[in-house]
Amino acid sequence: MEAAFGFFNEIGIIAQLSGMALEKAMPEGMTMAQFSVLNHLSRVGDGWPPQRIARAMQVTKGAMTGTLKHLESKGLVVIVPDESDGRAKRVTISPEGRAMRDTCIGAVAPLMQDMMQEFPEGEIGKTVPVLAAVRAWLDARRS
Amino acid sequence: MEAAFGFFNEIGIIAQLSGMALEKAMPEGMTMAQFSVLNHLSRVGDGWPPQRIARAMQVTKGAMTGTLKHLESKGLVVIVPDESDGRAKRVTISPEGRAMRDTCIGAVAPLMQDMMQEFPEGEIGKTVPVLAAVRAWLDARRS
DNA sequence: ACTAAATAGTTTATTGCTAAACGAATATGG
DNA sequence: CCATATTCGTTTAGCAATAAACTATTTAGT
Repeated sequence: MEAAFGFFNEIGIIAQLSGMALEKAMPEGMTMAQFSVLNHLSRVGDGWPPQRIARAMQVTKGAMTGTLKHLESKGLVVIVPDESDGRAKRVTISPEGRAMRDTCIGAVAPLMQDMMQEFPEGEIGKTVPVLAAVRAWLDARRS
Repeated sequence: MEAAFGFFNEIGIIAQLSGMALEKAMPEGMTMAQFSVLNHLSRVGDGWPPQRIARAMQVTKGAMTGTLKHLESKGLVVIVPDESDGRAKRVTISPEGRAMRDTCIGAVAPLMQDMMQEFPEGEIGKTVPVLAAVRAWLDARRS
């Protein structure tokens, strides 16, 4: 039980520090929340409703409303009403959004490489499956 | 580099989910930020100035001002001016604060035990040193 | 077909975080 | 000694997150 305390403590601090380090590397005004949405739309494909993006990112729809507003005001995504469902909308990544996503990935790469140099591939890689399992457990427990 | 991406992604989500799960278990209104301060004062000893607590928690002094305000308004800490330094203050945990800290630990224990049952001691325990090393590296890099 | 329940998106209130600017008090250096 | 620099705490502005309340629309169940 002592291990679990230490585990969550380290996790919390790393999340905070890494988020700040990554945001500092990205273009002015870009945040992790915004980058995550752009990255998701770019990789998985777009035309998704906000609610579905929110579920994929594990945040509430209210939080997604705010993040999408920022992205839309910068012209990085386009949001249109869903023709077949009057309640829903559809989010599309714009060419500028795609370019911004690529810029962010390039900006963040040096940090990732520094870390990989400091911690041999195995060290970090071995923790990822455990982290994924804990994440899945917490997520399942949430309901 | 792919591993680093997955690593930070899992870390961010676990921090979010675990923070919420723990806060939900604790008494109404208590947050991780507030509990962390109570726990720190209780374990390390009190009479600390806000700035020193902020550094220990890895947050800015501005953030600590807010958290201490909440704790003070609930009577969980007492804040007095430092006699020997007109700029500084001193934070003391109250008996109610100590009781609240104990209550929180008790409230959170079942979650920790559930997790320890799900993931045999080794699984979690082995990741902690790696996480601590990453945290230390990020912290050093921050300056 | 029509009521009732579920779903989508927005808004508000509360908390937390950073960064930056500010005022007050203490250290430092000439 | 006194000007300058540093430190401490607060405040403000900006972003993010939850939870809960609200509107509008769609779906289900009689």
